[in-house]
Amino acid sequence: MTEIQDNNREFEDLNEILRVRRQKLAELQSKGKDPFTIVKYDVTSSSKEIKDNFEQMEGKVVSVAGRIMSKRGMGKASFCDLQDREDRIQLYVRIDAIGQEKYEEFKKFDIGDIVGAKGEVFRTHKGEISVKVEEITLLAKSLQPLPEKWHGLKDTDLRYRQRYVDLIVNPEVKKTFILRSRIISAVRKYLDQRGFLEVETPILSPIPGGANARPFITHHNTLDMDLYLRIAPELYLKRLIVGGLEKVYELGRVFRNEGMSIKHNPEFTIIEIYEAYKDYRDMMELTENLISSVALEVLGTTKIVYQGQEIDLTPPWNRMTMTEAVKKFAGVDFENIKTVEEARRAAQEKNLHVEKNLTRGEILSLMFEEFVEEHLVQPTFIYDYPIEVSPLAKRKPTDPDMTERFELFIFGREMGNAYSELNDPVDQKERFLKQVEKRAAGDEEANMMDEDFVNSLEYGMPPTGGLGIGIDRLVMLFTDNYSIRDVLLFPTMKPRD
RNA sequence: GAGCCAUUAGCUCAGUAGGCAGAGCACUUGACUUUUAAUCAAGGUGUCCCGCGUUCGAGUCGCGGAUGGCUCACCA
Repeated sequence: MTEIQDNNREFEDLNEILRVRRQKLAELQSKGKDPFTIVKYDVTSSSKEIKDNFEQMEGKVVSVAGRIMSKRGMGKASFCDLQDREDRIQLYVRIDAIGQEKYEEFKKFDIGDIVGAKGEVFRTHKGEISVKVEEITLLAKSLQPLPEKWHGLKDTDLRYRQRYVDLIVNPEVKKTFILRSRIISAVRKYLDQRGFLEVETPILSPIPGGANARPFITHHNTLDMDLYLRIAPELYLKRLIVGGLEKVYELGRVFRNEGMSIKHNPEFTIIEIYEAYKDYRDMMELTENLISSVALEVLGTTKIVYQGQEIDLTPPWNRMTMTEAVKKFAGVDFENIKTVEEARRAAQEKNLHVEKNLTRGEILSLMFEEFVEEHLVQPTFIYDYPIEVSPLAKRKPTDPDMTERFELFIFGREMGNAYSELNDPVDQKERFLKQVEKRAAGDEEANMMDEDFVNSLEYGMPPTGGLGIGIDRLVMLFTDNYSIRDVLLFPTMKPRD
């Protein structure tokens, strides 16, 4: 029995497409031409370089490599489209240029195969910049057929689970992730150029802090102890400010064990930035300068279009206190509301359900979320937050019930959060104790006491401005993607059976 | 966590009233030395998401489940 027949038996329960490709591979292997034994290929040019510099490249011999995306055979000559990192280029393969034996081999190449090709750059009669192939080498056999060339891969389930296929066939997806990488790189560059130090703090931590969220719990075997995946790097970064690093940032993953939605993934990327001797107003300037500079660098403009709506990121951005915003959009003036009872009555008049134990500040915050957020389409800083919802922010010197905190809203979404950091260890300890009470009362998202963090503040932390920005949401904005899953290479998915 | 919708060939999708499972792309064979959604001729695609039920008969109707999408809740 020949090897081919043997393989026929081995592959007989596969469908035709899979069977044929495996047979082609087996045939190559039996002839000592196994593509998978090739370890490298010398690439001299990318398709984009060739197209961008055609005037200089015309007539030159280049080597390109990539994936065959389509084939148009015409007997003794063929065209195929080769896709590499950023673009595609057409290959023109003629029997008289590569020889009959090689041409027979080439005819068996499939869409999806990885090949290397060498030849002269030229333009066809129809004007297509192409490579006139002198040598073509199969570098990897594709055993799976690619999705259809015209419609691509649309099934969101498959796109997220098999992102590699999505990236191959949907150019706009590839573009999004290239842009994501450039955005992150531009953010780093902006901060590095201004003397910030990028640091890394623990993801595995005994006490999750710096945000209100339910954490993931994991277990360390040797220490025989449960650890939490961080929900924010904040408390570690402020310890570094105490330690004298003065200007630090961390760009990394945080984990929150909460619901998933079009805007929420259990793990997401955040940047937190801390600068000693600055306050929240300085952080507003840093925020608008950082985001507009990154936009200018990666998109070439500060006027972007998101979901059909123009958004102008040119600084300075709108600034409004929370009280002003609630007055403007809800028509409720908290300047004249001094007690919880008044606040509750105002909420009732707006048909807003308020739970019994809420304070005046929490009702203000609730009204803001309910009636204001959605209106903040253009970049807007909302500042001066009630102390009850800001356990890590410094009180306003003029109003001890309010804190020097702001959040940034764009397209009705919270994009960033910042404050003049609370550096009074006694106040901080009291606020932790309040959070601990809330926790004891069943609020799983309330902070835990972090004694060591309080201890660090007791050594003295300079007045400090701190800022956090959701990187995924920024990428969504810049790439005009509506779902967070479209800016995450591998969004969290339930496994299939 | 709740509601609504979707799941049919490798991919994108049709499938009428419950009566033999369809198209395009891809694939196979043949023709074709500047095509480009190449063209022309011929050919085969299958766990109709899974299970149970109703029925002479289920892709289609009912119940349960899986996965995904959207909306709401929680949050960034």
